[in-house]
Amino acid sequence: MSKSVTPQSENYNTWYTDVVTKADLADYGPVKGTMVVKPYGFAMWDLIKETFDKMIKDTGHVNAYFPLFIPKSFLAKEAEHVEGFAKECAVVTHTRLKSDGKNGLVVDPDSKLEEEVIVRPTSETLIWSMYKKWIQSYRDLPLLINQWANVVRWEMRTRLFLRTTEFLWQEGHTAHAKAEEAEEETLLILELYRKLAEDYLAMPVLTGFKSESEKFAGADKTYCIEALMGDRRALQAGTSHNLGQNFAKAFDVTFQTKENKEELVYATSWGISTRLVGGVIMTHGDDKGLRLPPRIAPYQVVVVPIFKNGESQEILIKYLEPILLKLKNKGVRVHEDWRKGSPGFKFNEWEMKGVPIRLEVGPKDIEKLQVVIARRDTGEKQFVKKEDIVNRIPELLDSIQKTLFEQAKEFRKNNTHSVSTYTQFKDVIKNKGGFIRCGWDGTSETERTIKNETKATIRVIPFDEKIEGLDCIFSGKPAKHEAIFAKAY
RNA sequence: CGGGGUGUGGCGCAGCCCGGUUAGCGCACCUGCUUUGGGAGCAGGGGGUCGAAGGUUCGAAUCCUUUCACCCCGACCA
Repeated sequence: MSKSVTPQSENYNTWYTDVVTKADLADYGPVKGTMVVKPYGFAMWDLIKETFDKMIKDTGHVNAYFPLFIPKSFLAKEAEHVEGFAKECAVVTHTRLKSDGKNGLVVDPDSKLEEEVIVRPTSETLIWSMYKKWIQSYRDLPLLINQWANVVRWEMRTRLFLRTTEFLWQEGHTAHAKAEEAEEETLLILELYRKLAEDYLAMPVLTGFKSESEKFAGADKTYCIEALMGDRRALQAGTSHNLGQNFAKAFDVTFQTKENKEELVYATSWGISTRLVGGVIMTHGDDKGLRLPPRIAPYQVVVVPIFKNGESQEILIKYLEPILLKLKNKGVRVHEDWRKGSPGFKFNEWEMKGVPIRLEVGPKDIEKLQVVIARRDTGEKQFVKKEDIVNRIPELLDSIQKTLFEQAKEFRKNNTHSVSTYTQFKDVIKNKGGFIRCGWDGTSETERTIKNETKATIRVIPFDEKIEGLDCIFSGKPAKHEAIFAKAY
């Protein structure tokens, strides 16, 4: 591992890539735009996954698995949906290869598929084709299914975690008897997303809904959580869609009511992806590397022992053993770094990997019956008496979790601007970045023009919008909404 | 798909213009000894045939032709 990362101030994008690769989170796959999630990065995803999986199970959802391949014809059944995804679908046209007679392989033309198959970019169509078979009566509703899966969207420009050709996510697909129930579900999930982001990833998010042009292809309404990254660009961190009856119509999914009437089902779908890992990196990272919120840190505490020879190592092991055992029994994720090598090197490496707490223990500490504890969030070091460690660590972890969240909130506050003229708007976008809160007349023409002229898009229309007396930043007409604009990932 | 760029041990690069010993350097890696409280030192060692194909030449990483791949910038996107 080389010594350091490019400073954020020098080149934020390079900083990001440096951190991802040097902290051992991920590597590039051989096919353009693909990503190998390495064990350390996957451990983060695993913790996010476990957390959210518990949340949805506690609210009555169950997991299932649907196939990777979807008949091409399915995609076309919902008009808006096909529009949104057709351009980025990987298509399977043949089923085998054959030798080219030299030493290569060619697609065997005899194996051409009757109906071509697409690799799922999202599973609505496949799932609704199945729901048609599974739903007959109101007794079958609601149907609350989630799947953890990979999906493929053939993007032109990719970045590790933020946008890769294949990515991991969860997609929930629910079916309801009533429109209100679907809306309730959509909002319930959005709240879980907010909780996950803020309470676990320490990533403050705005909640609200998308404009027409930004919403999911095939949805009536898209709700989202939107975060602000360290370079003052916005990141869509999770979306929850009320699909209305669009997919029920497309796949003819009806049910019989209590009154024995036939009605179309109401649907929702919602997803978060490995993109969240990128969000954590860009919310908390600094020039020393990652800073991980304890709740999703693969290692919450790393122990760096300082010793000279085999004998002093033995003494250290004996000194540490009871302490670490108690910590582990308390559920703290502890990693001991007994590798050969200088302590300085290890300090830097674990800082790069963002471990919240580092425990340094050497001969001097044994003598004084203490350890040195260093916090990754503030860099502060303190001496802690041996007998206090077991209680002190969990407190510190809580404190770090909180500090990271507070710092991120403060950053967002300092980078959220209210503007009242389009001139100011352009100035902020060009020179400052961040979120802009302002009036919008609700037309897609205004939205499009602003996007073309400034690259800023409406990230979210926040639930707490206040429109009294507000005029549209662009047209000057009375505002229909207060919108949050920003340049986005 | 349009514009720009790069391909030389695992990574980062030099060499190319002006062909000529055995293709070189830093980092990483391996072995040994000494080290270890903020990125250790010394010694020894392994690994590349220069993106690919063809051509020019006595001789090609270097010149020519073709081709492939990747990166950056733009249009699209979670």
